[in-house]
Amino acid sequence: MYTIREVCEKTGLTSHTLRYYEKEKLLPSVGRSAGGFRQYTDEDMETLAMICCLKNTGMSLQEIAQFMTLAREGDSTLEARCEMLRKHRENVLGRMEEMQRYLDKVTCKYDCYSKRLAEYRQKQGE
Amino acid sequence: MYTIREVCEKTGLTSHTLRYYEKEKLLPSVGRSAGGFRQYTDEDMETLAMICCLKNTGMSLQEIAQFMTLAREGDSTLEARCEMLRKHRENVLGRMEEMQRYLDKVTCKYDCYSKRLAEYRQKQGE
DNA sequence: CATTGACTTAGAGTTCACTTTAAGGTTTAT
DNA sequence: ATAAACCTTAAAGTGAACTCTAAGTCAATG
Repeated sequence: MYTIREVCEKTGLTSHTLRYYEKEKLLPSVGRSAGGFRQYTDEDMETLAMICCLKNTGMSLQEIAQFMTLAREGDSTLEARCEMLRKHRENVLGRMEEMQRYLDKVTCKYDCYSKRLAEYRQKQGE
Repeated sequence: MYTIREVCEKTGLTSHTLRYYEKEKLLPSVGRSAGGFRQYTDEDMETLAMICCLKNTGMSLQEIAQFMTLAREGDSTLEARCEMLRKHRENVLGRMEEMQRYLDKVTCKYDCYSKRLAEYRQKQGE
């Protein structure tokens, strides 16, 4: 069991964000202590790791919430979730390829600017 | 010379977005026809290509505006712009590496789900 | 020469993903 | 036992990047 503070430290998310994710159904309702404080289980931590992974690869919180809602419905939703992951993976791959192409352009621009800068310095020195 | 419509078609941006970019100083003030309609030059098109390249690699519009403002000030800002590009390129490289690591996780999750799904189907078939 | 459709402006509204605020209750250390 | 630190909620606010609206002007076509 972890307090919200410990979860913040482990995940890098703020407590506000954790509560927000719970409100948005990314996480199931987290258990509480006698005093009403959240107590995160290891299972909650795994769910959070999955959330971070999906979020960091560009899935919207809305879609993550959808995925997690399906996950809570059990094995009958395995196919739907599998399909979501497959599509998401395709998207990520596509974006990475696009990114690579844009990176090449940025590199090219940078080289071009470096040359112009060298020439400019030469001229200044004359 | 291109009308705003032609520029939309070439860039995939909407006319609203093009005007918004101009207001935000990403583009210099675009020339006008007798009737007050925007007329984009080839130079404007090149600037737009650069903007899209920087935007699609994750530079904020604010930073792009900064870059473009420097560009309009002439060669004395070459060094500053060169440095911006260098840093930006580093950022993009870093993000791509991070993305690759997350992609591996997504792939792993997908494989795991595929297996679970196969098992589930087997069980259903029994 | 009238209508249709594209263009103009300023400014308000939207979406996403938080982030902050206000007002109060709980835990822990001294 | 009391202060400091941390937790709770609901709701409002923020920043980025658009996106839409209203009211009007311009251009092309039958």
